[in-house]
Amino acid sequence: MGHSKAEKARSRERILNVAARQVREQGLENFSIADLMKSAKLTHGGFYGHFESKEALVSAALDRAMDSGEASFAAAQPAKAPVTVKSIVNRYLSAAHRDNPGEGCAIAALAIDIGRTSDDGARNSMAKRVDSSLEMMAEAFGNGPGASEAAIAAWCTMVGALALSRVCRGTKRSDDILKHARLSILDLEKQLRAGQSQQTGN
Amino acid sequence: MGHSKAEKARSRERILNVAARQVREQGLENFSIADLMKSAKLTHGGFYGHFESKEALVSAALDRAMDSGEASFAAAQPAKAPVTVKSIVNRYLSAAHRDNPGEGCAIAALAIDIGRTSDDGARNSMAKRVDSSLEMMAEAFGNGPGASEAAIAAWCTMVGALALSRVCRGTKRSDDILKHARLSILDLEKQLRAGQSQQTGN
DNA sequence: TGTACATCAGTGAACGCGCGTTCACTGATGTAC
DNA sequence: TGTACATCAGTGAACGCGCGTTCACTGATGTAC
Repeated sequence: MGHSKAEKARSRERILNVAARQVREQGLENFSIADLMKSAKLTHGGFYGHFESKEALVSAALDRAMDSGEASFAAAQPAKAPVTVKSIVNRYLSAAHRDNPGEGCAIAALAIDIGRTSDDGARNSMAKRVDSSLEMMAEAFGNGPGASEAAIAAWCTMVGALALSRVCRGTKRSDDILKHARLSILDLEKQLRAGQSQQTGN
Repeated sequence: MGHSKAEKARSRERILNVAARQVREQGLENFSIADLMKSAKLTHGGFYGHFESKEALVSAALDRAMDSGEASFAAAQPAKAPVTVKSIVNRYLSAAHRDNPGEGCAIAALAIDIGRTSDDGARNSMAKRVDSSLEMMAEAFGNGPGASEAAIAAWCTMVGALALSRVCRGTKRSDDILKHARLSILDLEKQLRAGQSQQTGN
């Protein structure tokens, strides 16, 4: 087997990526080092050459999961198309996202876990992502008056819809939840833009 | 110490109630039998006189948590006042609810955990509660055309808002999330009723 | 170019702790007479 | 009413397993000469 520094870095990446998937699929701590390392094609003893402790890994995996979720969300956006509210809700509130939490949004996958943790670092870390997600959403809403408030409502709806549709997975209700959450957010946008053009006299 | 049957039943209730609080505060399995029993003023060995296994307890505790959450939600509603959308969002999206998950809605506290469990029983159990919650919400929306769709959107917003406000707890953003989720749902109701009266010509 | 050596990523046995579970025992309650 | 006995909720020591963590060792890489 190879033992160069570059290969060590690649091993670390494998471990992190597997862990980022695990935490989204199973929750923050519900996996064992042995299983994790096996999934990364290594044995459990090697773990401590890469991370100081399971706790340290979980922390790093959470960040990686949030990066990864944003990346795969961005990747699903067609190259040149503008980022609209519609394009966001269609990707976020899709059956594919519901059915693949391991590659999806880490906030949707872990918000409740993070909400109850006493680990301030982890919570602040996700809180920052919530902030930046809200900014992105407000931008999609046009950044005009009421856009940031609409962004908050829309983002709450999206996170709740994904959580509830996963609870109901396999039922018609699950699809209904995604559908009506989508429609509701599009409606919200329509109301917002109608209110704005009324205000400015357009 | 007393050893009558009535006292055994009371012990069981204490264990269940403590567990129902624990699961909402710490997650479905993140507590030990020893701690649980200590909180219920008993020693760990006695546990198996009441429940067959930790798994069986967790299942019962989930049901109890859902009952308890609904009960304390109902208790916060003034006796004779009508259950309106406004009264619902004010209670559900309150700082008190955000800050006391142990006594609050079990769906808001555990939706993501349940969404990823492979325990079909638990998932179906919560899915049923989602259904009945949606019915209650649709009723508050007047049960007219569009009410059940609005109920879905509102319920997603509420669950997401509580989750995100807990992630941001301690920050201004946390209060903002609750506030704008409330306003958004009230707006949704306004739009719904406006649409309905337009349709019926009132 | 070939040989000897140092480095170090990864291995896998072993350790120790926490925790779910079991079980022999205790002592209070309530019943029989 | 008082005494002897059966019942059984609860106790706490002990067991065993899983899992996080440690560590002596392996063997491949890359460097020195």
